Amino acid sequence: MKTPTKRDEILQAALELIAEHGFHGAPMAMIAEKAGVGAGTIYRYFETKDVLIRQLFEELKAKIMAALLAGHPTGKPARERFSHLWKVLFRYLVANPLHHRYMEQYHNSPYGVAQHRDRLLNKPDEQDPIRSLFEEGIEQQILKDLPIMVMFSLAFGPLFGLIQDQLNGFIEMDDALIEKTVGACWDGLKR
Amino acid sequence: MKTPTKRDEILQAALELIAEHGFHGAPMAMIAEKAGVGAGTIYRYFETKDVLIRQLFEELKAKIMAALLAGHPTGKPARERFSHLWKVLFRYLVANPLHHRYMEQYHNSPYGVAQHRDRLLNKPDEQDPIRSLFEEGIEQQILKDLPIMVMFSLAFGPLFGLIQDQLNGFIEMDDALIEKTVGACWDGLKR
Amino acid sequence: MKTPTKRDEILQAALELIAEHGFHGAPMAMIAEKAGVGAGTIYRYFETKDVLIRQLFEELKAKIMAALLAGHPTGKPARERFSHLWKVLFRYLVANPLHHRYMEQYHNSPYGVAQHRDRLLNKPDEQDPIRSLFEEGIEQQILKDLPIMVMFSLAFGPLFGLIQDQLNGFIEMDDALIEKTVGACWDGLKR
Amino acid sequence: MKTPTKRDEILQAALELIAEHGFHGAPMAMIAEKAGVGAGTIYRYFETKDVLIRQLFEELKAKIMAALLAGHPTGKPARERFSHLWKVLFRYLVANPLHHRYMEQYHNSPYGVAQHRDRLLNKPDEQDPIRSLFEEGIEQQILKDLPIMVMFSLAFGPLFGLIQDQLNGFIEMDDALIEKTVGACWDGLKR
DNA sequence: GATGAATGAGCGTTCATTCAT
DNA sequence: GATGAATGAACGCTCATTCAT
Repeated sequence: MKTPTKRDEILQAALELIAEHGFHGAPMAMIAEKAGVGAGTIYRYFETKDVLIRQLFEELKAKIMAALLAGHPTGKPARERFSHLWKVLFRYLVANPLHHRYMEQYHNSPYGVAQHRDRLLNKPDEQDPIRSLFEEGIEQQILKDLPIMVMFSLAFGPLFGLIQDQLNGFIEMDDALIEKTVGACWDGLKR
Repeated sequence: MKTPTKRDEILQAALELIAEHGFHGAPMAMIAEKAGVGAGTIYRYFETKDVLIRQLFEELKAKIMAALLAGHPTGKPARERFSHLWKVLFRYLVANPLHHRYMEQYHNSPYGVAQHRDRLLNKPDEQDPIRSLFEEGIEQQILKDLPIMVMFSLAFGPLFGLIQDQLNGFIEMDDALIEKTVGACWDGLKR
Repeated sequence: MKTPTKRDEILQAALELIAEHGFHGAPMAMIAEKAGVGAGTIYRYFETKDVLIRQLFEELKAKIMAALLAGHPTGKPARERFSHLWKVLFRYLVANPLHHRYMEQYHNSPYGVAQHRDRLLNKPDEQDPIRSLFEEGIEQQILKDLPIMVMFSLAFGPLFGLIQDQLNGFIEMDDALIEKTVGACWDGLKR
Repeated sequence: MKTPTKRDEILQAALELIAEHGFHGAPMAMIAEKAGVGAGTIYRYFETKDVLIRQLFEELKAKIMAALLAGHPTGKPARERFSHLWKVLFRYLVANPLHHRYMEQYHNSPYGVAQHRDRLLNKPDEQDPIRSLFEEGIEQQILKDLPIMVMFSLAFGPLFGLIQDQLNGFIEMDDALIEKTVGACWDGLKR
């Protein structure tokens, strides 16, 4: 455990304020204050507010990807890998509600115009366990033969909606319910 | 066809500008100009910009609900009703991309903090064909026995993601693909 | 005598502050206050501070040109026309010291990089009594055969230096001394 | 040739940046970087930016004075001494355009409010070849009997304008033209 | 009712200066 | 002595809102 750098403090402050109040509800001066630095200091680490917002997005994306890859049961059956991925992502976002809210705001704003939820899980230049899972499953005729994009939405579209509901207190997904829901998503995908 | 009132022109101008440029990319003066009215005139119809944004949301929500109810095959089997609802909603949002983008921005912003996508389809004080469909289906043991919220997400979560992809040009959902996708969503719901 | 418009008040306030304190010693807020308007009001009349500075320059230039042309003894001998022009310009700048200081600051700044003192007196697309005077005098072999640019500097270079001195209180040019000085400049020009 | 000290490097960097971009286009951090020193280091040599700007002015003034005095044909006729001074100054400024641009910016800014071009050539507490030339010439009735200030402007006012024109590429003063121009200035001075 | 000129608080950003290392 | 990260006051500019016409 290293002590957080000034850059980290700024990113954390920005995350908290933007997740809660939106991009224009988080003035640079407020971010600076929350981070415990001078207003000008932010600009030593981030050229503009836009750059700060974009880099924060990249950091969060990387953390989520890392969570997805950690402990991935490579080599196990498709059904098991799917279940693992789905649950890891669900639990990550429930455990990190600010990350979720930030990502959602980012995607639905001019910043994220060219980037999309699915993109997040679909960088072809990286090892992507989700894409491989789908491609493999389709080839082996375990899964329905639908475009990858449709597969993504069938698999993870329900997840994002349920995260919202859980974070907003409309539902409490316990392990049993999560398990059932993963099963239902899989039913949508499989032949 | 009635000629649009000044209020309508303002709402339409706000819709176009906000859907494209976001809330803070649409100054009141710009909305006024696009609507062909004076800047001060907006305040005769909407107390503040916040109120305008909120009322526009309500109007769009009402229009979508109206579309969902129009031509609904009451009395037909659950599977058929589901398919109808899903396709009507999909086609409505593809045909009205500004509505979709506005709703998404609204939901993922401080404005929409207390309102949610599922809420949109879940006002218990209205006749709600979706809720009845799910409740009925569960009772008749056609559908999985899951909380209504989970059912909603399983059913319509994939839809919103696919709308984004379609609007962003990443996929072209033709009638056949839509049909298959509805089928896959149904597979996720049914026992 | 019409009452000055808001635009005029802003230009006048800018002239006074910039002439005395320089471009960066005259914040927009200070100009606004001196002009008796709100800070934002300036931007209804001038897109940016740069535009304000440039338009003020153009206004002053036009006023000086107008003064030069008013009462010009067209048709009179070259010597007499020269004397008239020189004295009118001298007196105008002494009477309007802010104009002088503003013009000098403008010329010696990135704003005026492409514009020059001589340019001021040398717009070939306007009727230019100075240029005609020189061209005519050279042709008639009254004046030395030197490039027009050199003629300008010989004729008016001394003037600007003397204006500075007078405004700074280092010298008091009375009518007799002005007359002698014009004569000396003419001696420099003539064959 | 001694290696330049840190102080010299700072002054040189300031000269280049300010001459090209103006006082407010040359932040201390940029000057430091160009000089190859730390931002704080400048403050070991110059108390504030203002002091740096003023001391740079003094250094340049001293260099110009030195150039004027070097090789001065003391004892030769007034006409020859004048010609020498004029040409030395002209060539110095053409050869050192940054010096010229810096001096001009300085004079026409709040910094130079109390200092003036003529002052540059008129420090009574130094040996001043120009002042002596004029005083002597007037006494010997070679030159017009005008105040020294007027003599200065008649003699050197044209020079500064022509330097600008030359540096801006509007004129190319070759030796012959320089000679003629010196002659014209002399014609303005002499009886 | 309708207008749009006017407002000024508040924003993102810069930069002269300081000071711990 | 030298550094450069950190500071925060001050800048140019925007825009939701008001109000005299």
